[in-house]
Amino acid sequence: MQSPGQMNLKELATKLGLSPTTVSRALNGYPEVNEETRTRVVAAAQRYNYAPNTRAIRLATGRALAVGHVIPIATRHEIVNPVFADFIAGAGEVYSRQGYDMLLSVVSDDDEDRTYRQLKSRGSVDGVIVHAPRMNDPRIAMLTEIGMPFVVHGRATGTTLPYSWLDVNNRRAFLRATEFLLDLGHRRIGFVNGLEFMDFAIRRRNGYLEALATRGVAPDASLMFSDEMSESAGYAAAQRMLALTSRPTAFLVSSMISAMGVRRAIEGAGLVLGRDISIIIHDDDLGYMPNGTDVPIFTATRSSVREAGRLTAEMLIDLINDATPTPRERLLEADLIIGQSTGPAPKA
Amino acid sequence: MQSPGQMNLKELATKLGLSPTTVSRALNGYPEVNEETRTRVVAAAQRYNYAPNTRAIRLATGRALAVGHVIPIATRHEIVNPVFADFIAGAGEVYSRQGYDMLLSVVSDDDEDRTYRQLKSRGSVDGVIVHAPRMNDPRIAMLTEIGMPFVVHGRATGTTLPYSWLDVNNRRAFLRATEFLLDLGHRRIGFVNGLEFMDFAIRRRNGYLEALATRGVAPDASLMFSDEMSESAGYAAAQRMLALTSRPTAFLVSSMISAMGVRRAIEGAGLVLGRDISIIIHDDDLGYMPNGTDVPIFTATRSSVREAGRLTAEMLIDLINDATPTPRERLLEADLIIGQSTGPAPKA
DNA sequence: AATCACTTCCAAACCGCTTTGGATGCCGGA
DNA sequence: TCCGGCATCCAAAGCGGTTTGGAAGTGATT
Repeated sequence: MQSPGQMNLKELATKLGLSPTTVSRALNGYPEVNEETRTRVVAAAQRYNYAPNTRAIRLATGRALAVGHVIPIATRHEIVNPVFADFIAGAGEVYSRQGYDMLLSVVSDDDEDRTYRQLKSRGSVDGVIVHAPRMNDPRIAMLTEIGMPFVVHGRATGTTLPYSWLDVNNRRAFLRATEFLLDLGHRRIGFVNGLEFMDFAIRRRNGYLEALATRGVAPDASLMFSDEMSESAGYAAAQRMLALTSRPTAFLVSSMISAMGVRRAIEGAGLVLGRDISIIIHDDDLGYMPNGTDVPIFTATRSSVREAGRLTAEMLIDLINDATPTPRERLLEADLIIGQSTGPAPKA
Repeated sequence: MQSPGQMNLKELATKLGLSPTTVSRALNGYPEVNEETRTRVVAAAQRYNYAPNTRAIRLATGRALAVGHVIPIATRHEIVNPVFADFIAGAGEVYSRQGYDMLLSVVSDDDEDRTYRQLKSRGSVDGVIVHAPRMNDPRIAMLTEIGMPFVVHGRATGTTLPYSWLDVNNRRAFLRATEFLLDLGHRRIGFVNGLEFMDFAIRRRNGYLEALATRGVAPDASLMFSDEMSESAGYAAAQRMLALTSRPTAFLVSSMISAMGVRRAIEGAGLVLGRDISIIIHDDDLGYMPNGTDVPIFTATRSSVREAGRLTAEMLIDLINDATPTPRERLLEADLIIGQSTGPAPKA
């Protein structure tokens, strides 16, 4: 079964002339064992390279010592959310530090429900992190019902049930970003948003609209785009807006990746970034797409998704180890950093 | 322990008036059970919503029913390989189809060795996929020694031991790409490579050098850069080469992401892509960075890393289920697709 | 009628750990 | 001297499945 020669508890116990009970207790730090024998046991465990079989521990304790991440793949788009890797990296740090395993399920989104239920009924995990919440996300009610501990990365507008979440203040970030552009004199601000059934995208739009409203600038539907956060979608959106008779003087862009496409469109139109056209982006601080190394390239609202991964994971583990879990909530504020992509609106 | 009310084998057996043995066999398709009782059992399992506890299965069978992916995070750079998300997505499809769990360990690279050993001694996984192999990668010897089944995504030049791997023919891809540029009349071809302790980067350089050699073009060290595959690194490399008195007329770029930075440098220098300067890239076909939607933007050597994930995962599961595993090898060829980023070398 | 080969089911051991409920020995106090 | 309390340790019963080694029943063969 197990690799031959793998030392197990029983064998170690006989070698020591002790019972498995005592050895187990010695290694797990229980008080009812003599300090002297404990050191003897620990030394032997080291010497014989003993590692407890997790499969047995899990069965005996009834804990999975694992948390699940269910990554939905939109069946239509087949696209993996690019921020996901960094989030996972952050969360993973916490798990390995705390002795938890991370279980990843990549499923097409119509299999999501079944996946969560299986995770529960088969007892594979102690809790899950819910990614990419949408408006009125049904997963929250479902997970509460089946009694699976969970933390949402983001929030789900429209949900009345209490639940744990960690989110960036997207509304406020985009409110500030829009105000920043308005202060520079921009009035026609193109908005390249993510898919607007995603909760974060809704909040961002609200922030954008709120800023326009308080300054008395009428929103213009032809300046608002919503699509996948990919380079090509960013390009397409920007190109269409730049072709308008009264084109925008600034862009508000949902992500670094979309911004790559927006920049391509701008430069393709022979315009100069930061002079003819301003851009302000939301920067998830992805490792492979730093917003400049010394000085930031783009003016941006910034919030590290990797740090969010760390914090969310910690929250979940807290929740799992809490006997009477009360929902936890945490709202992070994004930094506003000034780069070279914004300047005063050119005179018409 | 388990969620109360969770139906288990024993309970289901009593409800059916059968022994656990028979119920287990009925559900697992063993022959020594009457077809009639089998349908009865299956129906009851369905009805009572029975799902076998994986923890128990794992302990009883001695199989983990899980495979591990150890993602090394370079302690210096703290960067997550951006292609990783797509690879995982591909592999994940296979795992869920085959009933395997995917265990992800994100570890700083000096903890990697310990992580693999623990995975083995604790029996958490049945096999692992080795990411980002380097030249003379020590993991291969180590994993063979501890008897952990594994498949490498990529290869490790310098390794003499036989081992299973799946790789893209990087040398050939970059050989062809370089020849393509040479055929267009380019002689000064800037090479923006990944980190050259990575195996794939070495092979790519070999392909590049080989093409130059066969055409009698002397390599120029000032045209060869090697760094992280990030937007900013691509920018930095291209900018330095463009500042040379005799600047390159074409770039060979390791990834889509680096190419974003290269393009920024080119456009920042007021040059026009495809006319003043050609680019040919390697395209991993990442979901969020399609190389154009209709027509390709960049001329590229293309190989889907997601598909590689699928194939590698299948290979590993084969290996795990094989009683007498012989190393499997598979070399994928990249497609050469022609986009708008390449043109004849401008007359000097 | 006895034997044999199937078919169909079950009891019990086992996987490797945790944990409950003592057992044992020793000491101090009444 | 006897007893209660404490410090140490152990036997055995789980956890929830799988799997081995029969046992009982059935029908066909001799």
